[in-house]
Amino acid sequence: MGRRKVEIKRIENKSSRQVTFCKRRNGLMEKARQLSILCESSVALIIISATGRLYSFSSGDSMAKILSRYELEQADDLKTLDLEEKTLNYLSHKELLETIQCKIEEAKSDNVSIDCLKSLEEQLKTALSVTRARKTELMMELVKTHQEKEKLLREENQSLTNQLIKMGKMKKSVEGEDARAMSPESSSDNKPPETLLLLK
Amino acid sequence: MGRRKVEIKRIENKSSRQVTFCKRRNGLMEKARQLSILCESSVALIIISATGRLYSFSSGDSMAKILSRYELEQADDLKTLDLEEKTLNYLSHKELLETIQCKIEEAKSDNVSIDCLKSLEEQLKTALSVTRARKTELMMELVKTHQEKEKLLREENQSLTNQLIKMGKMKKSVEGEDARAMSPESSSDNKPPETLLLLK
DNA sequence: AACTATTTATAAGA
DNA sequence: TTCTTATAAATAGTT
Repeated sequence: MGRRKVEIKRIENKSSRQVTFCKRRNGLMEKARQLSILCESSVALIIISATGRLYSFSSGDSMAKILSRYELEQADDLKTLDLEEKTLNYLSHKELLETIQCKIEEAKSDNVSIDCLKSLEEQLKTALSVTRARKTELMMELVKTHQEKEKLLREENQSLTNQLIKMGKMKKSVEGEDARAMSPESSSDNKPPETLLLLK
Repeated sequence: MGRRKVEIKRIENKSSRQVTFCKRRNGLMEKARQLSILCESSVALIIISATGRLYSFSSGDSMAKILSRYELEQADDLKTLDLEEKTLNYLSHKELLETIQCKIEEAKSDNVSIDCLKSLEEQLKTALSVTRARKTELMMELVKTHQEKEKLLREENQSLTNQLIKMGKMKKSVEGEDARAMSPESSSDNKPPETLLLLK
C-alpha cells in the first residue's frame, strides 16, 4: 500500500529500511492495540530492531501475565522437557538440586564476584526449568490416573445402564410393546451387557 | 478499511467479534512476518483470545530468545529491583539463598509432592530474579567505577595535552608564527593546564 | 516530518 | 465458513 508494490524481502538500502521499520512498527503496534480492544483479547508484541533496540506493546493482561501464559503452554510442557533433556540426561533433578546447593553456598559470601552470580543465575535457571518439567511430569501422571479412573467409571456406568435396560425390557415384554421409548439416549448402542469384572 | 469505518471499541455482537478476531489476527501475524523480513528485525507476537486460545508468531530469533531479551531489559534492570523490593526488604540475597536451601532439601526426597515442587518453583523464580538483580547491581557498580576511571584518564590526558601545547607555543614563539597549525583538534579549547593532582 | 498515489486490509454482504 | 467487493487504512516513494 504505497506508490508501488514491494516484495517481502530484506530492504537493502539502509536508510529506507530504517524508515520502513519505523512506519511499519508503529502500524503493527496500532493494529495490535486495535485487535485487543475490538475483540477483547490479550496481545503481547515485542520487536527488536536490527540494532538491538527493543519496542513492546501489551494489552488486556500485563505483559508478564501473557508471557507466563505462553510459557505455560510451550516451555512448561513438552518443549522444556526436550530442551532440558540434555541436563536431565546427565543430572537427575535430585543431583541438580545438590549441585545448586554448592553454588548457593559459594554465593552466600558477602563479597561474591559477578562471575559467581552469573553462574548461580544459570544454575537457578536450569533448576527452575527442571523443577517445572518435573512438576509437569507429575501433574501429567496425575491427570492420566484420573483419566483412567474416569474411563473405568464410565464403563461401570455403561454396564449398569445396560443391565437396567435388559431388566426393563424383560419386564416390558411381558407388559406391552412400547418399551423402547423408556431410555431414548441409549437406544441406539445397547451392546450386550458386559460383566462388571472390568472394575477391579 | 472495509465497507464502513469502525470505532475502536469492543464489538458487541459475539459472532462478528469472532469473525473480526480471526481476520485481524491473521492480518497482524502477516504484518509481523513482513516487518521481520523487510527490516531484518526480531518480532514476537502472542495473542490470547477471549476464550483463552493462544496464537503466537516469532521470527528472526526464536521466541525464547526474544522473550529472554525482553526480560533482560525489563526484569533484570530497575523494574525487577522494584518488583523484588518486597522480597529484598524482608530477605537479603543471602537469607533468600538460605531459605531456598531448605526447600531444596525437602525436594530432594524421591517422592516429592506436586505442591512441594510448585513451591520450589516459586522460590527458584524469586531467587533467579534476586540473583539477576544483585548481578545487575554489581555490574552497574563496576561500570560506574570504569566510567570514573575513564573520566580521570581523560582529564589527565587533557592536562598533558595542554602542557604540551603551552610548551610548543613557547618554543614556536621563538622560532616563528605558524605554531597554531600544530594540533588543530585542540586549538579551540586549550584551557590553562591543570595539575595532575586530580589523579590519585 | 508531510504528502499523496497506490496497495493492502477488511467490514459487510452474499 | 469462505468468497466477493466497496471502502477505509497503511504505506512507498517523493518533497
